Amino acid sequence: MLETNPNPNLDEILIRSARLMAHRGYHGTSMRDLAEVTGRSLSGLYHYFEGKEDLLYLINKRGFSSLLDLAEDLREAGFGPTEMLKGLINRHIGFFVDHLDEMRVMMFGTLELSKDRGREINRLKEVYRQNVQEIVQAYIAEARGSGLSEVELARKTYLLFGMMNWIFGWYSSGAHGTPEDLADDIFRTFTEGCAAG
Amino acid sequence: MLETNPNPNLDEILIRSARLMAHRGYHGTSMRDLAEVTGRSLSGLYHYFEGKEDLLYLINKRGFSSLLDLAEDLREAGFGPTEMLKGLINRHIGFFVDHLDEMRVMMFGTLELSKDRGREINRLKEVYRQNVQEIVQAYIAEARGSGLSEVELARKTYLLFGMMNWIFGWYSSGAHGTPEDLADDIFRTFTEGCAAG
DNA sequence: TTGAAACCCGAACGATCGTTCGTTCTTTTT
DNA sequence: AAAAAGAACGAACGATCGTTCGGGTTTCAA
Repeated sequence: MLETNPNPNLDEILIRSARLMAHRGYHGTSMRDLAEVTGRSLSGLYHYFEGKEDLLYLINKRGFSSLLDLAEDLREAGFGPTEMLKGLINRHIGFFVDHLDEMRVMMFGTLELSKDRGREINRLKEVYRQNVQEIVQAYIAEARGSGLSEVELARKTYLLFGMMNWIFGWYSSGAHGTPEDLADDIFRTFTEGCAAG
Repeated sequence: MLETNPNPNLDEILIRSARLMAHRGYHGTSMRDLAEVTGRSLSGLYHYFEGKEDLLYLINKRGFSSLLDLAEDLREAGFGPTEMLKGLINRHIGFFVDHLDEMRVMMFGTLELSKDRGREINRLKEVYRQNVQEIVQAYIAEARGSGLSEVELARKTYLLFGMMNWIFGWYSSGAHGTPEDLADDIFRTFTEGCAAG
């Protein structure tokens, strides 16, 4: 987070709201539901944001900003391509597992946001994606000696995102190993294929 | 499809409804919206299903049944593990691209369905997943000579699903190659890693 | 030509939606 | 102690929701 935490109450409201929205969707979750689950009255909620859309915006912005910070911290560490890719997958999966509900909300899409806010969130997403893409590019360039075309590189990056983000639908740490196991599996599968090891 | 097409009108209603629901979500799409987009009156819609939830159920059931048919047809073809895996990815991606909107609706989850219907759809999903898992297992067994543990195998299968299903969020045939290119890329990445070729 | 079935409609129902209003209680600042 | 700001509330607003009802067409086999 860039700014110092301005309001611990708002933090908890966002987390509890995301938990509900993750399972019922944005339109499927009413302000009355959110009031109940946050232990406040319906009208009392409006002290913290201007409206329901505001809440979705805040969840998205905080989530993607955190992911972006994680990625930029990592790049400053100055690892080599392999360690960089491995570290990125680890951090992405770690954050994902720690914030499963917010992540779920973030993948439902930003289509319910206003035009301006939708654009702002999409910009964050795109910056993060480019960060990851450059790490993938560096890894591939080292591993095979030559780079990939723009189209192929973008596609490979999206495939990596697919493996990482799809876990929202199936992963439970009890049945599918620790987050570290999972991150390692994704790294090995992405770099060497499913029969590696 | 198992039964012969019973109603071409219903087919078109489902397709148009899925197109709308794919972009606004289930709760975000009203019966009035659906009436307008299908060129019918609000009450006229109820001639084709008992209620809104019915519509979501039908979209899910038809979609997963078709996918399942595709997989079972393939298995009857009696290919070897490699051709089987390649064929499965190709069919899955092909169907996905041809029915992008319905697929989007199907991934929003079955949580808005009644308990019984949710279970029925989840059963279809699980059967399909097991079909794919057995194909993955056969491929890995051949490629590395030994099998994988249950946990590892399930994880690998989910990673493959991740690469295939995540395309709902980014793929456009104009910017990212043909569906065949995409399917081939997924096959190669899953079997040999991102630096293959 | 009659009758049943399939198809379609306008109008309205009660319920719930997001939001606003005026007010009260509590905490912080002066 | 007085004033200002923060936090919370019940009650109500107009709008929209999914669904139902009673009645219309159209289609086509008997």
